[in-house]
Amino acid sequence: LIWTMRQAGALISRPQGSSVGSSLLLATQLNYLTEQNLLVPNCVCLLKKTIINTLADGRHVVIVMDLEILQSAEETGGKIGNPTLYTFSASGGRGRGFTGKAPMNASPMNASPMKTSPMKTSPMKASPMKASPMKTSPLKATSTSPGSTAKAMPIANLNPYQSKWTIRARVTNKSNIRTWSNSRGEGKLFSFEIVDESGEIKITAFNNEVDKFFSLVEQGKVYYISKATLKVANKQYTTLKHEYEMTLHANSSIIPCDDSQGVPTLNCDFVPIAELENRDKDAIIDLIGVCKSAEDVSRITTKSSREVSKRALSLIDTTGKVVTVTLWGEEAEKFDSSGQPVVAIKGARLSDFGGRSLSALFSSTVMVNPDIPEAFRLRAWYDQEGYAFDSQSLTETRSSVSGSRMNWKMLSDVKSESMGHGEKADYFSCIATVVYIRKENCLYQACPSADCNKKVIDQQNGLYRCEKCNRDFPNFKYRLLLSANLADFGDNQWVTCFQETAEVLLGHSAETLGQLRDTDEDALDEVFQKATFRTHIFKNRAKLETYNDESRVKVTVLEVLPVNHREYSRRLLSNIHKLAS
DNA sequence: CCCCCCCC
Repeated sequence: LIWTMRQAGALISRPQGSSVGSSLLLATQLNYLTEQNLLVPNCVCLLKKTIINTLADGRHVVIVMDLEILQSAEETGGKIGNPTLYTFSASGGRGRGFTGKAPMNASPMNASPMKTSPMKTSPMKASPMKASPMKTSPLKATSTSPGSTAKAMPIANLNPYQSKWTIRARVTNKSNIRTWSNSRGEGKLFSFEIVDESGEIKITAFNNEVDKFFSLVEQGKVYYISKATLKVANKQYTTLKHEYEMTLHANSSIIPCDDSQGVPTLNCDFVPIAELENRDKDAIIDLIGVCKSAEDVSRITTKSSREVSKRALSLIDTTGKVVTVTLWGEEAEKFDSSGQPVVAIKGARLSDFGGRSLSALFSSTVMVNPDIPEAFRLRAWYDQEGYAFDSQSLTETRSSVSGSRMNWKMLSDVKSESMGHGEKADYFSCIATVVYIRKENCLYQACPSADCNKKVIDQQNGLYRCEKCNRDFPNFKYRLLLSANLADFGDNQWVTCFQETAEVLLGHSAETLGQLRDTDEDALDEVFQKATFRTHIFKNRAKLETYNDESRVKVTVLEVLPVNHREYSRRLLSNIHKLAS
């Protein structure tokens, strides 16, 4: 689609005759695009890889994955006529169809050869996506009517009992050249997998055929292949479902095919991440997710004392679950996680490490930002709401277990969910404002020995007695024990802050505050004043405690953190999304 | 005719 920018940063006008619903479309990534100086009012853009999502209220959101400025604002001179709909063929498989700059002459609105009249879905005249005529079709000779092509044999139908066939298929996974040496001899080989609409099959080339075909066969390209040997596939070594596999021989033919129309890029059967919990260990899985984060690449030594690079990625999908996927070797080294790309991996092996995790195999295909609808959908989902998900990982590592997974609550939840009433304490985080801090008894004189924080008894003779240590000390240390009242919009809660959290809350060390209390009561008051009506993130523990036959939930603050407003806003937006859906 | 698929 070509859209005319009327008002960058806010709206894209809807072209007449567009089959898309309402009259105005919001482009959610518009702010991003304007930041990048990609869009200015009155420019004409070709929006590529767009996804149109329908909102609950009937409006539509256009997610723009890529775009090309056809006419700058200077070029149009701000004289934009009625927006016009251009159509492109949506075919082309992995097509990079929109690469060429669309020809635009003096007037962008009526001079393009790609233009079709609005309301008509007439065939395009000179679409850049138009299939190029086949140059070297080995099938043509067998075709009955001139200009048409005979049907290629579907991969799924290949078997060792038929030898006259030609397939048209895309290379999905090409190995490096490997050598071997064993009792039966030595040699070199490479293998690749191919796919068509019907299925997939593995092809191996040895020795002479390596020299002949290795550089010709390129990942992602489409070829006519004929005259190869079929043999029963050893299921132990292949993740493909085909009963047979192919070996190239001296007469085998591989001819590049310019027309990739209708040849799928990859036969992926993506498993939702949440679903991995129900799959068996060692299952071969196709997975797609947004790379939320990635480890740095590292070198490890295998049991067979081989050195190999590895890198673990955290992928999330719309199920809101995260799983760790490990890449190896070159794949690990060259992986770039910047921009949180969509990563699709075909044929990864499910492991039970850390619960559930995945490992790439030699036979796996890793695709970064693949040109497939699932990837666009995920991108849209992640950019709109997924990024803010309080996601949960299926892969439990030490860092994720001990790590601070936030259990966000509102203060009213403490009561309504009877937090702290269970066997174990309940841990939760909240964003709350300090509305009151009790100054009385906020400090006490504690035993000065390193690990004892017991309150000491002032002997009134210059000595302080610690009952726990059973010793008299000439000194003591001040410690804080604060009672504070926190509030959010719905409720409030008394909490206890010990030393470390109290120091963060008050902004001074216990020692300083102790000195102040003894010398400058007004200054201490001011510290309390300043700490009041401050908003923080509080990480807390709730536990039922019984004192004097009276049970009540005691909330202890474990950590006080500054509010990250960006993150907080995202979470609120995500909550709104959840409530609205 | 290969067949390595790893580490925590």
